[in-house]
Amino acid sequence: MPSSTVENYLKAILHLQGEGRGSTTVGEISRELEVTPGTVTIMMRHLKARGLVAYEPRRGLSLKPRGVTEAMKVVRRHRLIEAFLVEVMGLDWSEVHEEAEILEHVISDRLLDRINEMLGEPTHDPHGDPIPDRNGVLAKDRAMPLLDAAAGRYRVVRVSDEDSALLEWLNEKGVRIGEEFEVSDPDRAAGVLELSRRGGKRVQLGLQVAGQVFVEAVA
Amino acid sequence: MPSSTVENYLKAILHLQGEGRGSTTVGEISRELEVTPGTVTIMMRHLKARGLVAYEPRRGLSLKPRGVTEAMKVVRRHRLIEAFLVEVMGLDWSEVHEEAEILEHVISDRLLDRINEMLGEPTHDPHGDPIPDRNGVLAKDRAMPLLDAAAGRYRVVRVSDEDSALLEWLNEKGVRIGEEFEVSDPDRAAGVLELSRRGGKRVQLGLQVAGQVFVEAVA
DNA sequence: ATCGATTGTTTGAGTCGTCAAGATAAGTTC
DNA sequence: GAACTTATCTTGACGACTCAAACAATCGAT
Ligand SMILES: [Mn+2]
Ligand SMILES: [Mn+2]
Ligand SMILES: [Mn+2]
Ligand SMILES: [Mn+2]
Repeated sequence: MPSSTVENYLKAILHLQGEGRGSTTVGEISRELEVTPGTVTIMMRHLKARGLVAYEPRRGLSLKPRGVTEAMKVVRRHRLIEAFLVEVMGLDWSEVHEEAEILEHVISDRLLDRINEMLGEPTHDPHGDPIPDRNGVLAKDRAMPLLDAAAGRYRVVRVSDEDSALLEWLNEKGVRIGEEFEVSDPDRAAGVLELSRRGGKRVQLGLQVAGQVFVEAVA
Repeated sequence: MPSSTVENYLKAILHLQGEGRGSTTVGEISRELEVTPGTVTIMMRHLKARGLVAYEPRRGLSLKPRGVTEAMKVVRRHRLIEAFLVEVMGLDWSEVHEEAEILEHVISDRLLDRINEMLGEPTHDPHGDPIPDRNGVLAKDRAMPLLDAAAGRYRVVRVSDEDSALLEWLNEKGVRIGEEFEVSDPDRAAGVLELSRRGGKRVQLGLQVAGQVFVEAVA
């Protein structure tokens, strides 16, 4: 029922409000979706009229329950599709995001179910993002950015999926979901941080990059 | 580059002109796509301006070479997708047309190639329709409608893919691509025609239905 | 040839999503 | 608080696609 445009707005709002304050602004959406603020204002009126967002002009906005539900459905489709493209179709984790960005709006429920079965009801997508279940419930992860990790042993659990060059590079360096590394204290001056594995291979990461890689401490 | 709407018009024109006279009319397109004739007229002006069709008001129209090329690409995508949905995803041949109707406009070339490889460069879709090769060249089949077949032995080579109830019924009766049957002379009065196979099971088809099933004589 | 039916074209309007540019409300700084 | 800056809102417009309804051409059969 919602158009792909509406689905994209809902997903963007979910993403933006999802970190901390529980609400977002016209400006943030405008930057995220690369449309002008005026366009967003109009869409917010529309989404409010449809009962999907709580929006008070100039005061910010957030998803109402129905909006969250709809957004979660799209996220579920997106992540299942990414998993499918990697596991079944053999595409690289660096090239599935764009494709999923489109397919998420057009796949039938029937086909989505098939994908889900075929993959054995996966809980995470290829970048380590959790896949909402049929009711839109999301397993929470307590991963932290590699950037904030004290020196120690960590496992990579999640990577930002939007920068495909980064994904290619990480893959090449062996930094993949599930891999474990010894992490050095960041060298703030050099703007660098080092990972090393048992074998001994070392990888230098810029702090910028380290902000996109999420890890969990290992016992 | 062409929008999905334009792709659908090109595909419809290819389909309509493809049978005999090599051209089609505004009215036929209007019925095929279920839009008003006025809408078609406007789109034809647009397609003419883009060099995709030859259109003289009131005199009919046909695809120009570039239009054929574009249309063939869409047909190729449609049929490869249908094959994929049946072979790999395990959907029934009666439920893939609608899905392909949408996916044909959004699948990336990358993913289409993967599908093609995965299926081993198939030449026919699940309904027996030939799949254009990368250059848009179509293997021609010389199948005839079952309706026009004299009594004798025939193999089913193609079935119209648009009526999903028909496809379900055919499947249930064992009338599948590649199956061979003994065909009776049509009983025009009763409006019925009979297929029987070695085993002995008989199937009665209405002449209407027999027009949708295409066969090839067996030696 | 003329009437009537059929087919195609024109025109005016609507929806959706978008932008540009001007107006206004809220900060921020002194 | 006055002045400046930034965020947001409003308005008018446009591109794609569509419909309804009025109009025009064509066909075909007397
Ligand atoms: Mn993604
Ligand atoms: Mn992902
Ligand atoms: Mn089909
Ligand atoms: Mn088919």
